Amino acid sequence: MKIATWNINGVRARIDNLLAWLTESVPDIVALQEIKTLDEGFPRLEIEALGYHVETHGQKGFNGVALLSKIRPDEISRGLPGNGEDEQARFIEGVFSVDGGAIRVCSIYLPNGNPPGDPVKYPYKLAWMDRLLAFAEDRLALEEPLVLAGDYNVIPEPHDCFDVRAWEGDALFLPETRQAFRRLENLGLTDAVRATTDAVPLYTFWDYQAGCWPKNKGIRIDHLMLSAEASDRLISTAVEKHVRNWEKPSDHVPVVGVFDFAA
DNA sequence: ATGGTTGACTATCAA
Repeated sequence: MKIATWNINGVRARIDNLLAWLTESVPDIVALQEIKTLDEGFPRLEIEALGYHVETHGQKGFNGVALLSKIRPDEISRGLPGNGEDEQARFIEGVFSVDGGAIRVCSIYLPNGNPPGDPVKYPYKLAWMDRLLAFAEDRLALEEPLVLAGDYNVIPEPHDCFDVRAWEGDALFLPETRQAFRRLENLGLTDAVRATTDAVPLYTFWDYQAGCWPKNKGIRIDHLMLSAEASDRLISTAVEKHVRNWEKPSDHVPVVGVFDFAA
């Protein structure tokens, strides 16, 4: 079973790329971020035509997440628990039947948090990470396969960015950000890509500006975080870097985990 | 060489 995360940066602008990638890679479950559309604007018919179920949690203009799956989800819930006032669509959770059990997959679009001096944005990011920590703690207690898949907007380690000096004051790399990410790992979540490779550099995002892609000035911020029950079944991972060379690409590329679950 | 794009939406904002 192949489970992927991809920040699509506007699903309507990217539908041709998305259909091409689904056809090529044939993932079983895909967590999308930044769909940048309301649910009713999501191009679901084209995706359903490839045999996927589509569950969205959209928002006008910004944010928005979705789960695409070859198998029908048994349960779906929208929104990260912990703050009923939060209007931003950044989280959707699905439960799927596999091997006679359940696997839980969440699509996460963690707040960017820049600029860190802003009175609202960085505190919102840290508060969101606290809520994610509480959520993860709750779900880990179920002792089930769990995949928290998404754009974390966190550079975990110095070697996960091109130049530490360029990122040291950024909300994606500040010590508090990395500490919060480490707290998540310390609950018992495994970074799937790092569990399967030591390769550096290994990036998942390259800014559109200043020729970052041709110069390979990227960062690794898209992650598959696994419970022990999921990590035990992990076979391999892949960062589908070639997709960044396609016409009209997203600034992120898909990150894929292959598991020995049967659908 | 001091670097500047993209998507959603229509004047900027977010990334």
